[in-house]
Amino acid sequence: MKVSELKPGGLPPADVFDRMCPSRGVLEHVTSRWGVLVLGALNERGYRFSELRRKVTGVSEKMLAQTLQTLERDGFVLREAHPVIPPRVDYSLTPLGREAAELVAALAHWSERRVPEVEAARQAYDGRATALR
Amino acid sequence: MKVSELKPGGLPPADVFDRMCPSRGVLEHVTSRWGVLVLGALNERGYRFSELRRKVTGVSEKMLAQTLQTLERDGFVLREAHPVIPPRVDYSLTPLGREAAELVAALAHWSERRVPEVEAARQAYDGRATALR
DNA sequence: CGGTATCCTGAAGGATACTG
DNA sequence: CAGTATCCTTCAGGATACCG
Repeated sequence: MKVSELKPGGLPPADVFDRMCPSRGVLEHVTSRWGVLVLGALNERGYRFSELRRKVTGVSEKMLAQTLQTLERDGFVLREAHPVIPPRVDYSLTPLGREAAELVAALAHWSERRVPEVEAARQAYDGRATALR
Repeated sequence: MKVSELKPGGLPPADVFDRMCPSRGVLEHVTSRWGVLVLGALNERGYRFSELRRKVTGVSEKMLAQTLQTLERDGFVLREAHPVIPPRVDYSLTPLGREAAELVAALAHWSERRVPEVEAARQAYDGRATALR
């Protein structure tokens, strides 16, 4: 028996590999298709809605709005709506969001750097698969 | 005009925010729903197929096989099939895959640690939304 | 054991139109 | 400008069956 189980105040250890653990959902939000890119962009600087839309190419208005809402609800993104005409809404990272964004940005930059290696691996794999037929 | 554009041998800079950039696809593979968890698991140690299936709860055989194939083709995962009866296949990380897995694992552990903060943020958000109605 | 093949459904997500 | 609402499509992914 573990010591932690004897502590009445201790939380159960989180485990992303457990499908019922809430940490799984947190991880899925920050690694979601558009969530990764929004966090990565906001890690550079604050953005307005339409700026983000142009920066993260391929995202629809609907998915961008939905992604921002999810990230705001999780406490990662700060939404500041200015009551001016035309409307203006600024998005930025909270301290919690910055932690996630730094890790996500590291992954994004790594992906950018390793494209040649990945493409070489794919060619090798496909060549081998073809040779077997 | 940038200096890099003047170098004949220079590759175009990769940009995950550009929907046409191959780095976008690389990032999507490593941050895919099951890809994250498989990389995270393999970062701890090598696993057999059925071991992974039990470790990563909620994944179907189909998705696990598909995810492993994608990661193998990208050069992240090494697949070793042993010709014994019953069959035995070991999965582990390549040096390239380990780089990705370290970054992914950092994100996974962060998610596990920050569950309380995220849940508090959600409660605050939902409470505010309800108060506005 | 470690898959592949087939079928099928639900949810993600795109297109379009509309609004404060 | 910054969304929301609606409709519609695509496809990730689950269930099942079968195979080396």
